[in-house]
Amino acid sequence: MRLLLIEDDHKIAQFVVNGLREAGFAVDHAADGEDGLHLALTEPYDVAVVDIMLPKIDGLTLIEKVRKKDINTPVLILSAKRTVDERVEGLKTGADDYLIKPFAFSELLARVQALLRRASSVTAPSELNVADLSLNIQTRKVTRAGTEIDLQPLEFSLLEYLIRNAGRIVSKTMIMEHVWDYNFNPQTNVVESRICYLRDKVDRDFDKKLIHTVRGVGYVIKEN
Amino acid sequence: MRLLLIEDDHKIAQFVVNGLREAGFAVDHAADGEDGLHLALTEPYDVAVVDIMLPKIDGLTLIEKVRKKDINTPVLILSAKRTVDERVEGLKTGADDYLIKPFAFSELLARVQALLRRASSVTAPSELNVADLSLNIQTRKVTRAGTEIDLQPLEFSLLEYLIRNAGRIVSKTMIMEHVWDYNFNPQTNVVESRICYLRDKVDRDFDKKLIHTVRGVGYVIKEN
DNA sequence: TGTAGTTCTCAAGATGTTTTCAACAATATC
DNA sequence: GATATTGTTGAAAACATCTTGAGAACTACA
Repeated sequence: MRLLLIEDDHKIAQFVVNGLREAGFAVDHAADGEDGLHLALTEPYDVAVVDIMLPKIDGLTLIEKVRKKDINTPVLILSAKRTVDERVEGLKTGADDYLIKPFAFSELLARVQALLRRASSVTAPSELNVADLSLNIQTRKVTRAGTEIDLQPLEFSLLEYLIRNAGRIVSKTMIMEHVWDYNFNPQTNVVESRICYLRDKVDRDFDKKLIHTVRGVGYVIKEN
Repeated sequence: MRLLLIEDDHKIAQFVVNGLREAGFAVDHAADGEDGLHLALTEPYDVAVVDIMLPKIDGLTLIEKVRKKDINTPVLILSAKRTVDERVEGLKTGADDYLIKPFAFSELLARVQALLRRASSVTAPSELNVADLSLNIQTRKVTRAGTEIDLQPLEFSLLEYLIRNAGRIVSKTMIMEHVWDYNFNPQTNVVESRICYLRDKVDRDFDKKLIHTVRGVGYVIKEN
């Protein structure tokens, strides 16, 4: 499997290249957008991992240019920013998944493998479902029992994380890490608070509640 | 699963303790090398997470001392430095894995779980049984003769401890120590009280009682 | 750079759940 | 039957989570 990594931070690049090689990938590495674009256009890759903040050509522009040439290599975006908008922007531009720094290498590997699996099967499922609730990653539309639900960006991320782990309990620490991108624990109740707003929109008007609290641990989304 | 964290940075410690507890570990925390060493030598842990830079006794020395006493608890080292030397040094000294700060919590969790998996060559069963009573550690579901039983957190811990020692008599002091994490004897009847509630849910509606009192000593769970 | 509008965080009180406590009852043992 | 130990229970305390308004931070647009 050939993989292209475009990342300017030397340390991160080395760490990722090493890990991916150990995992059996043939990895090419470019340290700026220009080199990266060149490689992406001339070499055939099975998957690409692209940082957004890059010298010369930024990641999003790069992806746009690649897609314009009808190259559909799955792209995983790396981003240092906590803004949810950037993720959205990335997906709109043609990326297939995103990961926020700092990330666990195991997470990166898992996502890369997921992209490959997805690419090999014909259709990319951009819709996630639990019961009558459905969430479309591309269009960012969320519906429950057919009616559209309007979510804030953070609420969308939170719901997405819950649904990706539907049936599994996700701890508040994990939520913090994945949705807020914090790697420390703020002494505040942001998670509870946002869960509350999310429930308002997702569960309030429905008999069957989907978001369940697991005391002392976190939350689950599931049908019953 | 009992885990020992030795880390002096208060924020990191709190964050890690929190996350690990949510993930189901019984976590003890020491803020310096002296306390940490004492705990490591006197309590039985399934895994330890040790910072290298520590007040009083540094992490590497600590690990060395622990290994000299023939304690083979798997150890994951935390370090702020990126030097390869330190890593090598750590692994030579007897550590089993290495993680550099800042780290993502999920990475820490993944590594701790990997160490545990590696250590217990036989995979730990997530379901414990006594007669027709079964307890699933992962999902925290308890059933008796097929019907689900809803337990409070403490009741769950208590039952888990009893079942792990099924057939053996466990004293009230032992229960206090393992379920309540007290290492002194409070002049109250918390144990009796909670056993009572537990019996209510586990034994009341069934002919065959599983929880038996051993006068003057403690309790056993067994089939007859 | 300013402004309006939106979204997010924070904190404090309300609500709900779990645990402890303690008084009394029941039971085993000698 | 006396005594010590354990069982039972309601009430209080401790704790976790929910809810919400106020204000901070951010965004878009001029």
